[in-house]
Amino acid sequence: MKRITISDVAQHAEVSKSTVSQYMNKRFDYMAPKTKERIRMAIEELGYQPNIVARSLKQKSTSTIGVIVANILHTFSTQTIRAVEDICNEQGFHIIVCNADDNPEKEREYIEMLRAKQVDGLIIFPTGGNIELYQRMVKEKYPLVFVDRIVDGLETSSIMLDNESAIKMAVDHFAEKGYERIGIMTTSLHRHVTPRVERINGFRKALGDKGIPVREEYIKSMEVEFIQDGLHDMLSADEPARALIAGNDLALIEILRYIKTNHIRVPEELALIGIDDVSFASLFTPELTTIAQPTFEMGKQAAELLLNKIKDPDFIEEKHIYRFQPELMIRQSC
Amino acid sequence: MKRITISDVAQHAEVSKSTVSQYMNKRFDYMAPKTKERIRMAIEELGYQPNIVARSLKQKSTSTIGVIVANILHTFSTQTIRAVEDICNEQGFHIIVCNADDNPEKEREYIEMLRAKQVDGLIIFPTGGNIELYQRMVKEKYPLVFVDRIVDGLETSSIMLDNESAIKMAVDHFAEKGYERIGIMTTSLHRHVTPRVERINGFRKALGDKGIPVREEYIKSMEVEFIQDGLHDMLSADEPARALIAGNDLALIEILRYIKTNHIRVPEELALIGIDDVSFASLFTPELTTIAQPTFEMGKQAAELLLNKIKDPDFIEEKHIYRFQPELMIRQSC
DNA sequence: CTGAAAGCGCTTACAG
DNA sequence: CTGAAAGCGCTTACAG
Repeated sequence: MKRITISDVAQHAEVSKSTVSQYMNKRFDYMAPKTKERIRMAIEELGYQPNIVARSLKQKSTSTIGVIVANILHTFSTQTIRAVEDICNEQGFHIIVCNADDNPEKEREYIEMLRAKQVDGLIIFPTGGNIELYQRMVKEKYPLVFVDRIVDGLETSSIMLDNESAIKMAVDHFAEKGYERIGIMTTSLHRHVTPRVERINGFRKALGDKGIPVREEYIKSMEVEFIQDGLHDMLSADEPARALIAGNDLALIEILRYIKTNHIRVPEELALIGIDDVSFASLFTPELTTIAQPTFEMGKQAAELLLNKIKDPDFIEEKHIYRFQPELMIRQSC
Repeated sequence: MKRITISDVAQHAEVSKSTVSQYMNKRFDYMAPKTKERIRMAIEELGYQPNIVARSLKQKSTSTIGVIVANILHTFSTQTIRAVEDICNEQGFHIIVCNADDNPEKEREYIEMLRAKQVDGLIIFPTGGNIELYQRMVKEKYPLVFVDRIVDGLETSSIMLDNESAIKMAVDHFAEKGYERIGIMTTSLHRHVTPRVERINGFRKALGDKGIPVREEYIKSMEVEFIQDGLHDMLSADEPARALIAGNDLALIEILRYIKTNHIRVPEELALIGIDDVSFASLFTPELTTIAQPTFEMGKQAAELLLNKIKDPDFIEEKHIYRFQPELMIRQSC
């Protein structure tokens, strides 16, 4: 079967392609009612659907943006994407989501692929491993917004959680309940991923503010597969930690697994606060106290910023880093 | 900044556009080594990246497929998509994922949008609400694969769980443990969504096989927001159900919420088996017994089938319905 | 009010 | 071994 093109419609309606095109783009300013009607009928009879690929080629715009997340397994990523999608839908933009799987090589391929596909802009949760590429895009003024991670020395918008404040909330809450032996477990720090760095630095600072001495053996950051061992070290020592912050949802799952295998009672033996408000937080026994990121607002901001940059190439941002405040969801695990 | 095109490269290398195009497509059959080298250098110096939109227009193929899921909130959907993505990646295809949100209107818009974008084929987890549109695509021989749901009277591939067998596994396992007051709770049945229908019919059949009388008050299917009430009816009656099947992961979450608010002990007061092996099944207390769908195999089959149809327009399927066997993951909730 | 023509950036059959 | 030309399906500035 042959696809119907604008020429077919033009012939069928006995007008020119230009006129059909005007019709399709709702430029009715000068169109005679009967012309309009003839075109309407031709379109209906033939079942014409315009070819967006051809239009994009001519218009040099695809009304599509790319979203590349470092790791789609984080609930933060999926929730933020939902918000981006909502905003884009409202404005007639489509999104293509790619998962770099924490792999800079994959990230590079996706960036190149999406640009070859002529997406109008990119929202990237950067792996941090393609500095020169990021820099080139910034220099070219390619519409770009970063989420969740700051890339040192790059002057482009970054949508960030106020990580320091998030950690402070957790530490303060523990301190209020009388805990002093507070630990933090988060996933690996290679490539200096911003939130992990900020969360650990913020942790030291928050302890200091409360006059609680920092104990290095309570600060751990490791690849997911080593977390069980790390927890063993932290929690089976002579003076084990009594309160623990999960640096993100993946760390939290490992902690819950450890707690389960070792029959640790929460919060009696170990108080727990997780960053990222996971879906099952209130279903768990005990219900999990978490620090929620305002994922919807963050995704919305990312999308709006990017769309502004796309629509106005000279769009000037008043600032580069947008910080969002987290919220402490007090439940039962502390 | 101006994007570099094939003409720029041709000029810079002092050859024709045709020759650059041959080079880009690795048709080196007759190319003189020095021509090759000149083009290579020009591309490097200019930082040329071909415009895939232009290529797609000419080739009438975008190497992209669309995936429209009825509801992305189901773990089944996300897991299946991952498999589809893997297979497509291997074969140089990209995917665009859309969520119809169980809304046929949205589904229709997405189908039209993706076809306008000239995707080479579609994998649809159908809402069931666009029969004529599905039919038109089948008639046009548009490359299409359905997942999870069969649309009555449509002759196209459908990738399905063996739902009857899944329910039988659950019922048999309950029966072995001596349960007779077995119930099932699943999400709404409007539009006769296949798995829900098959699961409920299979449920009646499985009970019959075991000689257990069917009690209508133990069979419930309702919109998520009414499930709490439905559970109340089923579990606070004079003779409450003692064992319960969650028809899918969303129903399971509602059941867990009910169990929590009402302090029901599992499995002592209520045994539980969920269809869909949710991520937190083994983290829960008690660990949840589930029926796992082979999501990877199902997604793989869907992708391979679609790619075959795309590559060979005359591809004939020997059958239309592909059934996959579930697996019982025995843990502690029964 | 409508149409002819040029052009978006590629690919490809064909000529030489 | 390489190039000129046509064409994919649109849009748009311009002429009439």
